Amino acid sequence: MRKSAGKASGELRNSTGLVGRATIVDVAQKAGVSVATVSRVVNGNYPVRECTRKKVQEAIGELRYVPNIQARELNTRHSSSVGVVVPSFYNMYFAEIVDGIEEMLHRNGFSMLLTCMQNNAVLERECVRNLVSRNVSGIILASPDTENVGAEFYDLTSRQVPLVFVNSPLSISNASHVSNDEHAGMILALEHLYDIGHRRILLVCGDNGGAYLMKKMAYREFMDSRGLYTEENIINIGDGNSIDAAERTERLLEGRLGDPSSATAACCCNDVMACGVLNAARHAGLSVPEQFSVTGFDNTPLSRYVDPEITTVDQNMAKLGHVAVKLLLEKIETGKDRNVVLENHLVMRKSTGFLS
Amino acid sequence: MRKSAGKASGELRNSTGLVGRATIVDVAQKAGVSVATVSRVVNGNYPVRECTRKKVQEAIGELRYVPNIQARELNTRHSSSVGVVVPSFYNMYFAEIVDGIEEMLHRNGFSMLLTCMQNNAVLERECVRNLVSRNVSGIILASPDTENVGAEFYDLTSRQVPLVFVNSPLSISNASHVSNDEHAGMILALEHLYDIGHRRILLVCGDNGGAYLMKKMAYREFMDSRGLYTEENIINIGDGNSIDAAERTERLLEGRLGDPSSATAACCCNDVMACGVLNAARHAGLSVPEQFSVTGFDNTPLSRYVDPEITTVDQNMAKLGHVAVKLLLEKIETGKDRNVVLENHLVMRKSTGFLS
DNA sequence: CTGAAAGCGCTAACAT
DNA sequence: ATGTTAGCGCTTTCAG
Repeated sequence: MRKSAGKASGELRNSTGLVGRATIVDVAQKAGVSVATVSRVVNGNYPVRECTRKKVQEAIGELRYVPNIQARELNTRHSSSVGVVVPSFYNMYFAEIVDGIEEMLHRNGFSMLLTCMQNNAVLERECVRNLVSRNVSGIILASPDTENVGAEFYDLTSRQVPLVFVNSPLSISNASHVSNDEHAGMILALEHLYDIGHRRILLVCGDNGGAYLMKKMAYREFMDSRGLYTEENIINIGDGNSIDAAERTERLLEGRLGDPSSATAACCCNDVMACGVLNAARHAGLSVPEQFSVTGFDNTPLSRYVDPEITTVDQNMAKLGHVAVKLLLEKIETGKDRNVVLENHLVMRKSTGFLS
Repeated sequence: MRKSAGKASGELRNSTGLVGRATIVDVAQKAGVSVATVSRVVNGNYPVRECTRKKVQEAIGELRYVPNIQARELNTRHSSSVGVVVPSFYNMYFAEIVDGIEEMLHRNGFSMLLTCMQNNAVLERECVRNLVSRNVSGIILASPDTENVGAEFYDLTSRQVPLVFVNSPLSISNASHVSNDEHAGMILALEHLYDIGHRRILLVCGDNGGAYLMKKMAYREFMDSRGLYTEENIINIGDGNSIDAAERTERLLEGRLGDPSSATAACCCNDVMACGVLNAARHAGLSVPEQFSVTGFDNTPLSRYVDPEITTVDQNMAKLGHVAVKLLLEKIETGKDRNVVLENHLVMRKSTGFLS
């Protein structure tokens, strides 16, 4: 006698009050056909006579049968889930990338296993191993830890499972990469400020992650070539993604704003910092953009919420997510990897203007 | 001959350049033991002689063996992944809940399958079915669609898989629930405004979701009992979670601010709206909080980024996520469901003050 | 302490 | 068009 006899009529399982899930065997029995036939109507990949199909579908309905994807994938050695690893959901920047990834995955019939490494290199490795263990067909990593990227960890992992890096500071062999050209984006912002007359321009940046380095380089390059570079115009606010980044920015700018010899503009490495600058300017009695200009970076919603709306560099996070998925699917199918660099655009808003 | 002979030395698979993952059989062969023994050292659940263990562990290391959790769980009929369904990641509110959920799941050895229903009831049902199909051991749903909650869908689903609802407008039989007492939170904000002298208080709300209804009721109740209620003081800005909610708020408040007979404060249903009010006030030449007070709701980072920082009602999203997971684990283990209502707290900041 | 073998739910030959 | 059956990789009795 089968263990699941009478299941449809409400047999309970394991004392948790749940009805045991019907299996393909239950459906086959109820419909009076073989499991193979049930499989065929579920997957629609082989011909089945109309009246048989009907019987099976009825049984499926009555039993509320849902195929067990784990079993299917164990059998076919396919996997329709992919792993995604992000440093934090706390930052809108990553939230939007994840949004883009999920949308594209869903559109392609994949599910997303999402883990958060909390800016912790050890945890990051654990996350990746766990995902491999769960048999994902690939992994997307957003802003991975420099330490891991530098070590052999990802070089080894990339031989086991398709990997796509989003905004990785370094390039990994045998993996695909997508990133924004943050160097060019920075130049865009600086050129804009320069064009509208600013010469003494602060750089507000953080100290974690490879992106800040790249932006700092762009700044130095741009300013140097115009004989405008001074190291003291670089303001490092520490962790640029934490909740109090805006406040720290504001505090660090106190006393640097307003007197005639000081800067007339600030170029920020993200929108939160730009917010902090906005607040500092207001407290210093400077009106933006008439007396002081500010640019942000990322084009998160925040840049539109505040007043004045912030001129910022759009990183198009949704697209970043979409491309990451596309590259992953490519790699899963063909094994080939590819590097894509997305262009940044300057989004002109109200926080920048000619000096009056 | 086994298909995987020589795998460790670099045999390639399926033309994608990946090394085939070693299985338990490979490890057993390499170590010269049975698969049962390998299983035992991997799981550490049965005694194994020290020297055997060592041999096995060496083989595991050399082969970079990672156990296949799908196979394990198929066998044990357990599952260490849970599904999470949210309306959108775009809203910091949900991002923080997800953050809390993921952290707690991780701490308990679970993985998170995250899907986004994009404010679409049909998609929501599809997501849930997909998760069941993937054999999750439970599902957490944040702010589910009222339509589905009202219909029999979740009543049926709750018999198949443990369900926990976060901020559900309705209660589902056989499922756990956790939510904030948004009614009480609203009263907190209103009392604060009232206490510091405000009588003509606007309510700024949206029109989607059950939470707005509850807040509207609280507002009506509070104002009515003091003879202060007028319907025209309720401002509905439409979709309160979309990217332009702040702008729409600002536009709708134009002309309603500044003249002596108009309101002196606005009580908003989320922080984004409060932001919009802040901007409207500034453009109307009103200084906050000296001439006009504003309260937000949620206590998202946004409320701290802007100037003045917004007095708001803390919804403690991280805790909401933690409790959701706790309730789910409880339900998985015992089958019992429970309803938890979290208290809200007023976070006093700079956007509210006595009328001067 | 270790091995052999059954079977989780499913798919895909291979028969019929 | 449909049924039979051999596994996918793993855990877990049951024997030794």
